[in-house]
This record gives sequence, structure tokens and C-alpha cells, in this order.
Amino acid sequence: MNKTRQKLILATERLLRRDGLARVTTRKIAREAGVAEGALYHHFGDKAELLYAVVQQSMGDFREVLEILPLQVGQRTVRENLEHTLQAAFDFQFKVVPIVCSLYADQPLLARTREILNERGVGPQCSVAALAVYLQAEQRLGRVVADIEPQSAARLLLASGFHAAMFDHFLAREVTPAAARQRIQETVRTLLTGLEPRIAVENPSVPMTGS
Amino acid sequence: MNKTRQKLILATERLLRRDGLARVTTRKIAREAGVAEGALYHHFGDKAELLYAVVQQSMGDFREVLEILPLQVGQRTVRENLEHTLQAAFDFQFKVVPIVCSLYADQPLLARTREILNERGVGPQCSVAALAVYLQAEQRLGRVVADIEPQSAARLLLASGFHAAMFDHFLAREVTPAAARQRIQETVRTLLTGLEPRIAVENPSVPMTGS
Amino acid sequence: MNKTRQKLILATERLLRRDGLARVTTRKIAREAGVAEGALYHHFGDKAELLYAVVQQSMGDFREVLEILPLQVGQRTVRENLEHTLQAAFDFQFKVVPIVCSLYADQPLLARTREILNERGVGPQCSVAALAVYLQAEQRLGRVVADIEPQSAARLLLASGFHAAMFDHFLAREVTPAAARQRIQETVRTLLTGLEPRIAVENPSVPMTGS
Amino acid sequence: MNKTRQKLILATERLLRRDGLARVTTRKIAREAGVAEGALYHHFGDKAELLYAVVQQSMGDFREVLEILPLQVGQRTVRENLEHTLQAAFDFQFKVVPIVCSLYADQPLLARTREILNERGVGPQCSVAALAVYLQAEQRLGRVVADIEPQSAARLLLASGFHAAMFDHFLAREVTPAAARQRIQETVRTLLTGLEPRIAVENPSVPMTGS
DNA sequence: AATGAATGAGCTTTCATTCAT
DNA sequence: GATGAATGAAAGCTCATTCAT
Repeated sequence: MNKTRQKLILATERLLRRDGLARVTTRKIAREAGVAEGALYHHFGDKAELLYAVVQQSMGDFREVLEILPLQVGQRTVRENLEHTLQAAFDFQFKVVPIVCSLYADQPLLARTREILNERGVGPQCSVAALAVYLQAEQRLGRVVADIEPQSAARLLLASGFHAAMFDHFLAREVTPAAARQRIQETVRTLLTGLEPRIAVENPSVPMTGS
Repeated sequence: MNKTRQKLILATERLLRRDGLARVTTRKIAREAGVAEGALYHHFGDKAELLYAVVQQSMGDFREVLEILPLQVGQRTVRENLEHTLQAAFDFQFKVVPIVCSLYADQPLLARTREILNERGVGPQCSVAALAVYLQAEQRLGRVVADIEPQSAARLLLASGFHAAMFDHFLAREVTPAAARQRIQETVRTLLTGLEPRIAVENPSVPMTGS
Repeated sequence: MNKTRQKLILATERLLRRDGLARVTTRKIAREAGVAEGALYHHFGDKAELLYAVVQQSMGDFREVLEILPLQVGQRTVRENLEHTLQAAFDFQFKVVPIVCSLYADQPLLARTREILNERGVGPQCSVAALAVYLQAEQRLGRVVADIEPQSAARLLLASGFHAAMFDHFLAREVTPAAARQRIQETVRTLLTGLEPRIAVENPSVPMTGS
Repeated sequence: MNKTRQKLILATERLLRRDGLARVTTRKIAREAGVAEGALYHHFGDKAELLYAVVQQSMGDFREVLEILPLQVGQRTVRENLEHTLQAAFDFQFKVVPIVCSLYADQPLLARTREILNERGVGPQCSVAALAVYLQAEQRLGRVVADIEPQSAARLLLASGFHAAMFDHFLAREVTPAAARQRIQETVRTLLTGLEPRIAVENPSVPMTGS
């Protein structure tokens, strides 16, 4: 049901990755989707709305992961929870880089986007906040050290994913899921460990990394 | 020297920063540079070549940020060195965000940029690598724990700066130097500390975090 | 009777009046009529046929304004009869200005309208002719000077009404009935008086203006 | 010089008369003018500005006639002056009917036009005012009766011209200059004479009609 | 070298019309 | 008869590029 709409979203995402927003025309989208150009305007008010739908859809899994994050507090290990979250984040970020970055190629469009996101109370700060809330909860359980700023940690983790996605697009290389996974594991491990020479607590009341 | 050529490059850079790639037309460039539209084609084969010239120039100082880094190994504290480096990186990143991101709106242009940067032996991987080399050296001195991946840590730090720069542009807000400085300090502290509950070594052979 | 057909015609007339022909789309018509877009094509061959139907209907009362006129010959005063006629004409003219003028944006549509009006034996020439016939009759009674062209006088009067209606629409101002009335009175008085310096006849056989 | 601009204006006027504004596209104008579509946008900001230029140009003669009207006061005969003025007015009105009427097919466009004209302090009321001022001056000289409203007379005369122009367009007939001239003469004579039975003054101090 | 008018392909968007349900 | 998603031609307008001066 609503096949045409789906075809348009998928075609747009494909072209965005391949050519970049500046080269993606409504004509090309319609052809790639195998529908008439006018159909695009039946399902979306304009090109911008179609792009917004692509973002929404790409967000899909990631949003769910963020929503259930509060339920993971105290469950499994912090490491596993962060890895799982970053995995979903990266999938979203990789899809969304060609759109998000393109906004910066058009200041007025960027401004309009800011307003739209503000109105709906969404935006990049939300995922950071959700992750920070999770870390804070783990701090209370003693599974995360008390003397770090959860906000900073959340920013570091998500920024690293976005940066990696931009880098992969820059190299125009297909990232194998395995490689992405390993990068995420290393990132999480590095942040968990920290750079300062220290000695781990001998008997943390709650097991920390894996069972 | 070639005055018109320089005027065109500078005008383009200014417009790129102010309006974004999508809003920069040859007409606007010519007007901003104070020359005729046709003159552009005396000095550059086409618009793309002019853009390449701008990208080359803008990316030029990528290096400088990191050239001093090797000299800091073992000097002052790791914390201070990282903060200082991130400060310089952020200034640069904030400046280039509108240009770098604009490239992602146009795959062919992005590909061409990759080649330019490769030829000149610069690019995002270089700064990460330089920072990683520094961290590795500090690992040898015992000022950074041995069991983390320097590459990962470097990526985390630089990604955080770029992400912050994008965010500041998105909000179109003036960031006070003080606020930027505090953000960087928190970020560095978080990464130095790490999230895992641990006990710091009692007598690190080399003092770790400032006096 | 055919309900959908009537709903379409009425909706079109309303929209024509409110937005003007250029802004009236089949989609808007369908929505305004509360039917599906496709339904329009069950009742009319195409959009143009629907418009013809509206024009036919709108122009319908053109007649009525002037049918009563022959009965007024020799009654009351010429001034009163003209004022009364112009008042009725203006009400009609004000109503049809948006429709009539819209036709001039589309020659083929205007041509088709000409044919419709010809078939029905109505049209702008009819009202002029009817008024001219009235004036001619008054000439025979000596209530109007013999040496003017009734046709010219009729044209002047009706043109003035249409022009005023266009002007009121242009200013998008509500004309109070009182203001419209005064404008008409002045117009009639001016035409009755004439511009040439003259001396009124001393004893016109028939009283001329008012009691 | 500025040949292209002239070609565009003339082509637009020709097409407007033949097809009506709704059928006149920038593509057709460019083809009719024998230039590229883009050239239109070199010389005019948009389609509306081109139309405005057509109006301005059509106004040409008429404006001059209006401007020298004050100098005609007391010269020749009132009849001749009015005929000459109406002749110029009609030429203008005939050219401008397809544009002016088309505005009524698009309410927002009509509103925007109103604002533009207001800003520039021009508009239909100006020609009426100019003619009224002339008539008032002639009233002072006794060449026009004192007890009529000059405004009303001016409106009658100009409305009659516009109405005639609309009518000629409605019939899509070429009006011979001779026919137009005769119509104007009749109109002027009718208004000069007035409808009320009267006796002309025996020795007007200033000769009234012809030498 | 420099100019800027001219070009024309291509953009986003609209809309009368069709047709399977 | 009625529906409304789909069509695709065509609209106004932009802009990189050319070329006579």
C-alpha cells in the first residue's frame, strides 16, 4: 500500500548517495522511481518534504533504539548498550549525511530547516540528550564514573559516528558492516577506558564489560 | 601577479562561506569580485576549476594546525596539549564547515576534491593521523594508557570538534570563545577520564593533569 | 435534476468571482463543489465547457435589467429613469466584472463566449441598444434633445458604470450604496446638462428634471 | 539601440492582442521576438515587468497628450481638444485592454498591481484627474458650463473609450482609424450637447465649436 | 585581457485530463 | 455515476557558458 510513496523515498535515497543533492532533480527521482514527475507532488508538498521524509524514514531504527534506551539502564553491559546504540546511529547517519551536509550548501534552506525542527521540537540535540540521559542513569548505578559530564560523552560518541559517516562518503567507499562494527567497538572501548593511566577498580559491584 | 584571478578566488571563498555552494552563481562571483562574468573564463576553464582553486586554498592551513604537535610530546600535560590542539582545530573546522559540507551536495565535486587533497597529501585522515602519532608517543612515555587505540582517540577528539562546528553553524549562533573553550575542556576531560569506574594510579611516573 | 452538475457550476462561479479565472483549477472547483475531480468530466467535456456553462448562467440576467425600460418612457423624469437604470446596471456590472474581464485573458475563450452570447441574442450591445431605444423614444416626446445620437449617450452611461465597477474592484474597496448612488447622480446630471454653455429652453412642453 | 528590448515589447503586445495573457508564455514571446528565452530576463526582472513595460510604452503618446493638455486651455475649441485627447486615450486603451482586463483574472496579481501603482503615484485615476483639471480650467474661461462636475465629465469620456476598446476586442474586429474617429466625435458631441432640451447661448464670448 | 548581452538546456512546480477501481 | 492517484506536457525562471566588441 502506498507503493508510489515508498518508491519515491527509496529512489531519492539512492540518488542522494550516488550524485549528491545538487545533482538530484525531481525529474531524475521520478525516473529512478519509475513514476511520473507529477506523482511526486501528490505525495509530497515539494522536493523539501520528500527529503524530510527520507530523513524520517532513515531515522526509523535509530529512533526506536533511542526510545528503548531508558529500558536498557542496568541491563547487559554499558559497552554492549553503547555499541548497539552507535550501530543504529551510524546506519542513520550514513544515510543522512548527503542530506544534512547539503543543507550547509544553502544558508536559507539551513535556516528554514532550523525553524521546522524547532517547531516540531526535534533536532540533532535530541539524540545527544537521550544518550546523555542514559549515561546519567548508569552513573547512578555506578556503572559509569560519576565525575564525567554525560553530555560530553554522548556528544563524543555521536559525533564520532557522524564524522565516520562523512569520511566514508568522502572516500565513496562501501563500508562493510563488519568494518563499521569494529570501528564502533574500538571507539566505545577507547571512551570507556579513557586516556589517563589508571587502575581499574578491583571488584566493581556491577560487572562492567561483558559477562 | 594575477590580480583578477586572486579577486575571483577570494570572492568565491567569501560567498561560499556566506551563502553556501548552491547559492553561489558565476554572476554573483563576478559582481562580488568586481569583474565581468566573462573574465572568470579567462582564468579558469569553468566554474568547477574555480571551486577547486578555492578548496585548495581553504584547505591549505589544514597542516599548520598539526605541525607543531610532535614538538609537544612530553611537554606540559597531555590535557593541556590536547586542549590547545583542539582549540586550533576548532577554529579551522568552524571556518571550513560551510565549504566542506557544500562538497557533499555534489558527488563529482567531492570526488575531485578527494583527488586534490590526495595529490597534496593532505585531508581529514592527515589530522587524525598526526594526532594519533602524538598520542602514541605519549603512550610510550606512559602519559597515556597503553591499551587504547590512538587512532580511535584521535578520531573521537577531532570528530567532536567538527560536529560542534556544524552544530554552531546550524544554530547560526555566535559561539563565544569562552563557551568553545569550556566545551573543549569538558570533552578532553571526559576522554581522559573514560567512562569505566576505575581507580587512578597512585604514583604515575610522569605527572598527568596539570599542576 | 442533476445535482452534481449544478454544484460544479455554482462552485466555479463562486471561485471565478473570488480568485479570478487564472487561479481557478479543476482541483479547486472539485473541492469547492465537494465532489471528486474526475466527476467534472462526467458532466462536462472539459474545463472550457464548464466555464461556458457558468458564463451562460452569469450573463443570464443581463436582460432583466433592461426589460423594464420601455415601460418607463414618458414616465417620471428622464433623470430618474436613467438613475434607476444605471443603479440596476451597476449592481450587475459590479458582479460580473471579475468574470467578464477574465475572459479577456484568453482569446479562444472570449471568442467562444461571443458565440454563446450571440446564440442567446444577448451581449453588451443589447443593453446599449435597449437604453438607446429608450432615449430615442424620449427624444420623440421632446424630453431629450433631438440632435444627439442616442447610441452614443447610451454607451456613455453604461460605459461609465462598467468603468466604475472595474475601478472599485481594482481598489478592492467596499463601495457604500450611498456613494455609488451619488456617483450615478452626478454622472446623469453631467450628461443631461452637457458641457457646452447654453441657456435652457424657457418653457419646455414637458417638464424635464424632477418635479 | 537596445533592439532586443524593443523586439520583446512589440512581440508581447502582438501576442497579447492575438491570444490573451493566459496564452502568452515567455517561450512564445521569445520566439515571436526572435530571441532566446533567457534574453527576456536580461531586460526585465520577470514577466510582470515586461508587461509593465508594454503598458508604459503604450501609454507613450497618451501621456504626452495629457501633459500638454494644460497648455491647450483656451486654445482651439473644447471640442477639438477633447477629440484629440480621446483619440490618444483610445490608442492607449485599445493596446492595454488585454493586459488590464487580465489582471482581473488573478486577484493576487491585481492587488500587487494596485500596490505598485500606489507606490509610484500613478494609476487610472491620474488620467481622469488630468482631464478634469483641464475641464475645470475651461469652466473658468466660460468655455464649459459652470454647473457640472469636471470629474464626472472626465470619467464619462475616458470610460467611454475603455468600454469601446473592450468592445472592439470582444468582437475581435479591426477598428479602422476612421471608424474610431467617428465614434469619438459622436461621443464628444453628445457630451458637449447634453441630453436636456436647451437653447444655446447666442453670443458666447469665446467661440465654442470650430472656428 | 576584459566585457556583458545572448544563449538554451534544465530546473521545480502546476494542472487538465485519464482510467482502474 | 463517482473516485482520486497517476500522468506528462508545459509553465516561469535560472544560470554556466559563449562570443562579438
